Amino acid sequence: MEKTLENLIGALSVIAADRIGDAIAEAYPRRGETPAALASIGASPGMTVSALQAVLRLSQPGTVRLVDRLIADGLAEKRTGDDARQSLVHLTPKGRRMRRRILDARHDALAALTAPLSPKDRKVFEGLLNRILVPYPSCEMDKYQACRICDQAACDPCPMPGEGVRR
Amino acid sequence: MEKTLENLIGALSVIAADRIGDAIAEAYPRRGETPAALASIGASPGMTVSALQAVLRLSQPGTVRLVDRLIADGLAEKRTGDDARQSLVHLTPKGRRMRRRILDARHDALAALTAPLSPKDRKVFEGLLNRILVPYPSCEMDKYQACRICDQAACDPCPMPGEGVRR
DNA sequence: CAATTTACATGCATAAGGCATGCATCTGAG
DNA sequence: CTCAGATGCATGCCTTATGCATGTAAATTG
Repeated sequence: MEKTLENLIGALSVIAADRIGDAIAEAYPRRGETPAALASIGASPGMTVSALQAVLRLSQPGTVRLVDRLIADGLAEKRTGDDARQSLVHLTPKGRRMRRRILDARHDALAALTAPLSPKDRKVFEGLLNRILVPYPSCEMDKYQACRICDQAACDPCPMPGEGVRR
Repeated sequence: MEKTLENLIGALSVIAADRIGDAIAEAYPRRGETPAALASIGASPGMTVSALQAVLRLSQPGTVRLVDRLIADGLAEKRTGDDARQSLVHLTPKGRRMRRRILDARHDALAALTAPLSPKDRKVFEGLLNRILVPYPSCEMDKYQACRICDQAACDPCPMPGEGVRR
């Protein structure tokens, strides 16, 4: 089997990561999984720290510190629910605005890459990506991890529909 | 314009980055741009620290420290050339072996993603990626940055052929 | 050959994250 | 109902990978 396709996908991923990272950095200076956390919390308000941990693929203490940073930035808050052990993480209004800026920046960066494609190209491309993404998840969490920084409202239909993130 | 395609590409990039990162971590424990540095130095033996800096998108001191790490790991060495200011970075035999392991791990991770595609799908997909990648570079350095962790020998033909990294 | 530029190195600081551990709360067997 | 284990989160401490400011040596240029 030729390796060309794999290399091309790898190169595109590098470009996408660079461009998305640059674009997000103009809206929000934190790196790593922090922007993805904003996107995921906004998509699943009230998710627990441990749910966030699984989505972001971080350690549990790393996730606690990440939420601390969001709170310090005025973007999130923790509430308590029925189970007094849990911290339910919600975005503040400022956090929701920042999430929107991050998702828009990400979208703009990706749209710049797809600009050369015709409408027909786009349809074909979507079909190929669905062929990869639909069989990809080997568990529910794979879906949330893959979509942790997606603008879920804009993905129609989602090839990896979840059942709602566990609390 | 629909946003679906952009979201799908973004999700694929997240998946690719996660899987490639996991696969590389099994071969080499360092994170960040260090694996890409091994790939790039191996592709352009004798490149200078400043050339490496531009390819990896790091600060100049960050690049010096990265090369220090490679040397400490026994994977690279610095030589001097005509210009006594420059450090020409080469891989050691151990470094070449590690580079091969990293590139193979990356390829295997990506091949797992493309497994659902038929040979015809692959050809169509390559064509679409070429439509994105060929017009992408706005300068020579864009090409080297995009391909900084490519297995260049396996990409045939390369949509972003470079003129050889500047020394 | 002096001034400037280029290339690299070094001191210091920080952000992000991991491991080990601690504490509070919940749950289930009896 | 009670207590042992499980669960969820927090904290102390450490490491890695970076960046900024600055220093030094070599090359280039007027």
